Amino acid sequence: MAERITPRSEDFGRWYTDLVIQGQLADYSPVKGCMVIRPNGYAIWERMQQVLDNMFKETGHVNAYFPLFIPESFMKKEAEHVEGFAPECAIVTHGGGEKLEEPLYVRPTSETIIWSMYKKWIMSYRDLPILINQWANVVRWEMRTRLFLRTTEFLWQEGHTAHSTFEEAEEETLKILEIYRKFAEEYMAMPVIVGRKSEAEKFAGAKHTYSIEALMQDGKALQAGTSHNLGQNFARAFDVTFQDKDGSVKHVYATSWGVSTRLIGALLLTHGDDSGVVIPPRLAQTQIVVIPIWQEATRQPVFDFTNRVFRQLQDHFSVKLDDRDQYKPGYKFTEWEMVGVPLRIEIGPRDVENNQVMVVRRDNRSKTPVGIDELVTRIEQILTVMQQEMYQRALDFQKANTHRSDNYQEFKRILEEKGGFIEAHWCGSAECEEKIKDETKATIRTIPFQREIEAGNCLICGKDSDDGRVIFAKAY
RNA sequence: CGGGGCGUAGCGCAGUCUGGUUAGCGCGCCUGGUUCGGGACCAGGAGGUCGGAGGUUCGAAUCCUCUCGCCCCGACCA
Repeated sequence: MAERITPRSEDFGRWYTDLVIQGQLADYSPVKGCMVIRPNGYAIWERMQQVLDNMFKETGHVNAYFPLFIPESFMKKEAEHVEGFAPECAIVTHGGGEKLEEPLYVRPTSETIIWSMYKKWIMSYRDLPILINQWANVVRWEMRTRLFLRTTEFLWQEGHTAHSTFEEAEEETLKILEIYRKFAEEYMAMPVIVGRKSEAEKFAGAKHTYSIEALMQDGKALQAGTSHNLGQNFARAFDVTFQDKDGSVKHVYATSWGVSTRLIGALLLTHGDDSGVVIPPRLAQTQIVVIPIWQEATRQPVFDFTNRVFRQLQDHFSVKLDDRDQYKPGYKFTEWEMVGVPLRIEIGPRDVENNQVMVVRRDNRSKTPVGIDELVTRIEQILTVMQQEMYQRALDFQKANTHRSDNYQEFKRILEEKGGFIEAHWCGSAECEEKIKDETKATIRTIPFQREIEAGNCLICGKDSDDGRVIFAKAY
């Protein structure tokens, strides 16, 4: 550690890479496009898993595991699907020293293998719904990769559910979307726009794709989670039918949904600063680091006091004690700031005298002396306020960087000069969407659920757009 | 795949143009001591066949040819 982080103002891309490398969240691997997730980064993922997994289970989902390898023929069953993924798949052609009869795809996602199994498991409406999630790795052979944001192999969860009606599938899709929103906003302290994807942006093979979209500090949008209503497309491809109450045989309705280690990237790009990573309290695996400060003469009293405080904290928070002898306090401050631990507690001789500790917030560096009598309640308070303020700050940023435009020239200028979200009218045609993408690189990030009904004219063709505005942005 | 940058100690780099002692510097690491409220200091020490292969030469990190890999920026994508 101990290297300098490039300031955001100097080079945003470098800053991001520095953050990940210096904060020891991840490291480059010997395999191009892949990364090693180091303990600091994996701790964030573990917390994400923990929180989301609980939310999934609370809503009736169960975990399972499906194989990494998918027969080539499976991939080809769903036409749109294979079209969407074929170019970015890794394919195993040899095994056991021999050429395989049928090549095996390394899963880019598991719809096909899962639906081949669901075919075996589903006979009657009584077998439905199936609400399965899996935590797994997937591989997509991307042209260009970036730590956490886009790597060849990444970790994610993919939920795959089966239902007897379209409405139920739609309900499931939206239920999950709400879980994602809640997780992003309440745990990651990252405000998101919830909405539906345009036809061009939706998942290959889906009826509807919904997503949560977040705005990063550099004004680019990032898709943080997606939930798809797949309709009967996969059931038809894999011939998955069930007999309904009335005796009729129908194809099953499906959903799939996922978030990935990309969320870690989103977290960094939302809250990180020039000193390093900032992790919101509710997501931090280590919430507090205690740093004793002593001189030779004060060593014993400081350590006694520190140990007492530390034990008390341990019962209520996840806390680490940094009593390493070989580093000075300032060095430790810098190091822990790089890693993003939400609170630092400094304990020096003066604090011992006053029977207090110094609590320092990572996000704004504010220092609060806290008497040890009220230690736990005050720290709980500080953590709660910090969580709220981090969210509010991010929300203020999002609002300040959301612009409206009814004029294409102006739209381009905003994109060029400021970036951010742009709310604009769109007629709904793929042509106009495509034109904007080609000319500006901005895409329709989402058609928000929450939008004013407002008549307007398409930015490109001028045709009526009566439902309201959609959100454009350049995206990660 | 196009454009740019780069491979020399664990990390960051200098040396390469103009070939010539034992390949340097900073950080980190090890040992000992003094330190400790925002990246401590002193002393001593370990560590590199210069990405790889071939060639030119009395002599190559340095020149030539080939090759491998990485990072950044663009086209594709979560």
